[in-house]
Amino acid sequence: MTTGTEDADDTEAVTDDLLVLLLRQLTVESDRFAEMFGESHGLHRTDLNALAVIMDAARMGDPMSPSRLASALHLSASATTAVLDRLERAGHLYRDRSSTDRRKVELRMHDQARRIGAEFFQPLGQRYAEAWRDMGEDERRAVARFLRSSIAATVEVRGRLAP
Amino acid sequence: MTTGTEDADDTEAVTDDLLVLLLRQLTVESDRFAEMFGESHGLHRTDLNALAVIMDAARMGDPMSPSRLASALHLSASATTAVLDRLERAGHLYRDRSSTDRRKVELRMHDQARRIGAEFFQPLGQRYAEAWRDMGEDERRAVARFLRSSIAATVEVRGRLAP
DNA sequence: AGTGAATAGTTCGACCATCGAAATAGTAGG
DNA sequence: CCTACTATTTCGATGGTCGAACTATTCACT
Repeated sequence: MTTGTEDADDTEAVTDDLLVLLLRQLTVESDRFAEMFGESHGLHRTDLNALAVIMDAARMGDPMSPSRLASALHLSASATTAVLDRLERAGHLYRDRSSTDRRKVELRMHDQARRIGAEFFQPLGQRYAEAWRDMGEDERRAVARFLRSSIAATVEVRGRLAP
Repeated sequence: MTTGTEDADDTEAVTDDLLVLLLRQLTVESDRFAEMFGESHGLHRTDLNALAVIMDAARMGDPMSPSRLASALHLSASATTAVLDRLERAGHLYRDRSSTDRRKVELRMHDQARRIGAEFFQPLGQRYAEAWRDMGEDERRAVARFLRSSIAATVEVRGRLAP
């Protein structure tokens, strides 16, 4: 695939347009990667996202509830129930009624799902580490600054979209 | 939102883990941005992706065909027909049978869709330009190198998944 | 205590995006 | 021209998602 904007010539100026293009390519590729990974494990995009959110929450100590998951995934309550049904039926997690508020359900993962998560991230993480191995400390700082400002910009423009 | 890994302190070491985290946050945010944008225009994710692919092809001079669009979107032929039906019914594009091979259909965009595309990218692009304004030339090169190697890494790991 | 309002989650019926298979139309080779 | 092939569409079925109605639980107020 040719972009018409290449020539990775190190002496060429790096325009904003080029950065936008690269950013878009990266999101497209990582999107496609997630899609293929899910496909090979019988998981839909939504299920993968749900697992990621639940795993992140678990890592921080407080277990997810269906309603928080719903708003994190921009999904209706009923759709969230369906997602959790699928994941529970597949043995990736189980529901646990909260002991303090028995309306609430706490979502806990099975080790199996944790293993899938590791299987997902490890190869990519290792390959990333390899790709970034020869970056100097100042370069890494520049990249981190770039990523942070881009995230903030995206969040801000999205915020303007909401009523 | 707190990640547990921050302190944007410029003297802190930028680990691979931090870069992975930032990368994931960025893809999540841009994903969400696209979702909200599409929602506000009555377009599904697939429709937005299709418009982007068709617009890119048009910019390079050769109009998309349904089958090439299908493989670009990882979609079946029939699903692609449905997408195009939606987009045509909404007035974003029209079908044009090729004059040289009358089996083929060429997809052309209406100005309306081009305007939507501009409306999509301009605010984000401007905000990005603003966010990156104070980056030096060497920093930009580092970032471009980082993005390119990350894209390549993603493509490669995905490739291993395929067989 | 006890009634009413609010919150958490699930079930139900409908919709629509996607799929695979078959149908239609056109092209190319022998 | 007849067969094989390509490009696209149509059709029936599957399944993810939604909104509305329902159950269970908690909170506020008297």
